[in-house]
Formats: sequence, C-alpha cells, structure tokens
Amino acid sequence: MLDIRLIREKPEFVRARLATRGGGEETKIDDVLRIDAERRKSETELQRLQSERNRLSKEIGGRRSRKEPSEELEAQVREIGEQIAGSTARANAFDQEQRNLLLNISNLPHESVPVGKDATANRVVRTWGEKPQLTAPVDHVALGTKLNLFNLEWAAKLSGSGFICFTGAGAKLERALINFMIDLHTTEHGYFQVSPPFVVRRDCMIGTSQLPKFESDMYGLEDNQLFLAPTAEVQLTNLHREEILNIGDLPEKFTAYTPCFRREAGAAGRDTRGIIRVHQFDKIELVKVVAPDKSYEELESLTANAERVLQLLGLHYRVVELCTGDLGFGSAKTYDIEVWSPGSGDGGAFLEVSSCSNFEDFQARRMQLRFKDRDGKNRLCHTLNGSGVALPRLFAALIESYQQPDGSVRIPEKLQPHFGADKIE
RNA sequence: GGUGAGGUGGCUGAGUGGUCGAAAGCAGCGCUUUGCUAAAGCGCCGUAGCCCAAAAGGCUACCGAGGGUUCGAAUCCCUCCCUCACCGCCA
Repeated sequence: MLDIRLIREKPEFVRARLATRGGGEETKIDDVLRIDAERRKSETELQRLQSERNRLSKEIGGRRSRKEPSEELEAQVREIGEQIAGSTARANAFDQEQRNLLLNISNLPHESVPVGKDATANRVVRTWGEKPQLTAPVDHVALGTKLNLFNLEWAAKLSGSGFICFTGAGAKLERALINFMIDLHTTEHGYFQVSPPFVVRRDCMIGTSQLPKFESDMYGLEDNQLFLAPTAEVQLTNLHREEILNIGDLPEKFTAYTPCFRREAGAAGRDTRGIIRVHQFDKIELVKVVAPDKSYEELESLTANAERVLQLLGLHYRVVELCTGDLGFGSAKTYDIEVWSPGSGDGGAFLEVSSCSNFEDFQARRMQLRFKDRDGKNRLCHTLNGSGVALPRLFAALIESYQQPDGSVRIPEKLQPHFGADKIE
C-alpha cells in the first residue's frame, strides 16, 4: 500500500512512477485524491460534532450531580447523536473507499529498475556456470517417468491435472533437496527456520498483498476467511504483523519449507508440461524484515543466498533484473533467478526458480509492521523475500543437467550426503 | 464440540455508566543531590487521525474486533476473534 501522504504531497511523482509500469494505474491517483479530500472533510465534520457532544454530555453530568434539570440539553445531544450517526457512516464509507483504492494500487518501482513494457526489457545482470555438454538431452518428464521419479498419472488420479506425485528415488531426491537447502540457509546464511501452518488468515493474505487483488488465484477455505498459502512469504512476513520491533532486532531473517498452493487460473497451456507449472509445489522461502536504509543491500545478499543453492549444485543459471513492466504488484525491485533446463523447449530454456524482491514498506504498511528507531519514533520496516529455491523446477533442471548417456542421473557431490547415493539408475 | 475464566498503555495491574486516555508499580528519558561499581527526590513518558502554510496549539478516536443500549460506555447487552483451564473426540 502506498503512503497516502506521499500521494497527497507528490502526486506527480507517484503518477510518473506508476506510469513506468505501463498498467495505466496512474489514472487512479485522481480518484484517490478526490476521496481523500472528501474523507478528511467528513472526518473533520464528524469530529466537530463529537466534540460538541462531549462538551454537552459533561455539562449534563454536572447538572445531574447538582440535581439541576438537564432535559433540554439531553434533547440537544440526542439530535447531535443523530447527526453523528450520519456523519460517521459517511466518513466510514469514504475511508473504506480510499482503503480499497489504495489496496489495489501497485508499489512504485525503485528508481534503479530499468523501464520497460514487458519481459523483453528485462536485463540479465549475471550468468553463472555453463550449459552442460549433452549429446541428446532428454526432458525431465521422460527422464522422471523412466526412472520412476514421479508419476503424473497417479497425481491426476488423485487431484486432476497440474499436480505432481513424486515416487521412490524421486521422492527421496525431493526430500534431500529440501534438507540441503534448509541446512544451507540456516547454517551458512544465518536464517532462522520456521515450520509454519500452511493455512493462513485473510488478514495475512492482505498483509503481503495477495489479496484483495488476486483472490481468484488463491485456494480459499471457510468462506474465504482462510486460504492455502500460495508461498511461505505470507507466513514468514506476517510473523511480526502489527508489532513494533526494536531496531536492534533487525534484520530478522526467516526461512521455511512449505508446500505452496496456486490455482494458476488462466495459465492453462502455458509452460504446463510436466512439473513446471503446478497447483501445489514445494518451496524453500527466504524472508527478511529490515531497517529501510539497509533494504537494498539486503536484497543483494538475499539474492546471493538463493544463488548459492544453484552454485553448490553446479547448475548453470542467470540472474535477471525485472523491468518496470514485468515487476510484481507489491515489489519495488526484483531479481529473478533462472536455472538452465537442457530438456525444456527446443534445445533448452531458463526456468524461473526464484524471485527476489524488495517490497520496501508496501507490505509493512498493510500489516502495520514497524520498528522503533534510535529516536524512539515508530517507523515502517522494509520487507524482502525470495525463493531459495522452488523445488519442482530445480528438480527438473537437476535431473536434466546431470543425466548420463546410460540413462542414469548423477547426484551432485554436495547433495550426496543428503541423498545417500551418488546416482539414480 | 462442551463448560468455565480471561483479553486494559513497553510490562505488571487497578478501574462496573459521568471531568478516565485511564490509578499504582516497573522499565525508559531528563534534571537535582549525595557520591562511587549505586541510591534518593522531582519532572517527562501510549498510538493514530484531523484542523493549522508551518511551529505552537487545539480537537477526535483508540481499554481484543465489530455492532447495540444511553444525553454519556473501558464499565451494560449481542456477535466474532484470540488466550488459558478442564471435559469429550481424535492422528
């Protein structure tokens, strides 16, 4: 959520930054300003009435204690009470309208983000490793099916299309990857592990900005008051919701393994082959709650923490800086990490396995997540998150990259202690 | 699922219809004094919003959340959320 004060004081700046996204959202600013003016007007009026009521009510109290008549004043206050009821309704309606508008406006892209219309304007900031030399790479579906690593028919039988059922060595590989990543982040990168509930309240979903805008992409329960979390970003970022942290406690760094649930409505036909885009997938998440002046350096280190996973596994990848037009709703700046999948598409493709973002105070304002600074003032924290990393795509890239001419899959050295073998055959 | 007890400021904890944004204690900040690894005294000390060009100042709201009763609600009523205890059920 954007700061209404910023909108009020620098509307041109806000409009200009929003315009770089190319979604036409800058036109909403006029509405916000109009409603804001109305809201304040009705609020001032309401407060005037309340003040009057308070004054007269005290007078009544005084008269009664002195046994003096007060019927006249009581009638007067009763009338003011009616006006207050109307005024309250008006003020609340404006307040609600303003909030709804603000909840549906994207974050402002950071000034360093390249301006562009869509993904074609994204910028590759670095590439790590090299494409593996494979004579005739087989894709992960063929590999996985042949080696019995997962069974998509079983998954479909249980849950329909868009689900995975890992089996045998595949299930074990999944487990090994989870442990490998969590161990890495907790021991080497200093994150605190949390194993959270997978079902979250509506408020939490609003806090991290999945709602209200993207409700149709979410799995709702209990009359949509609870949701299956689409990412552990929701749980981890909301841990300190509505709290005021001590500056000394920042940065807070959390990691979690959770399944993630997404309807992927409208995504039919896109990247749908095999296990690349599914309704439920496992993911290791990294979340940081930090002081505002540190958030951009924290974004760099968070991204580096996620990259380390791929480096240790010896997987070729690149880091892409998203342009303004490709940036997610709440993000001010995002780096995507894309791992090389030799069997995807025609001759290989990069698959997004992590999206590392700085939300600045966009989420913090929604969830009233603050810290007390050195002057004792309450200020909003900045929040960041990224996958470290998402499992099915990592799984696919891994088995494709390490496939051997004899049809087996070699296990990278760093993963062997977790997997308990050096190959799958 | 049932029964009961609760949710008050950073913390502890008073307060059952009127000058209560809320006693008191602790913590914190400032000053004074005495001095030495601290004590005493005094003062300050919640959050948010609105008015104001701004400062000063003023006003409003907030005692888990939302409604209601009333001239007036932390206080009475209703609904919901959460915490704790016991019972039931259960992996």
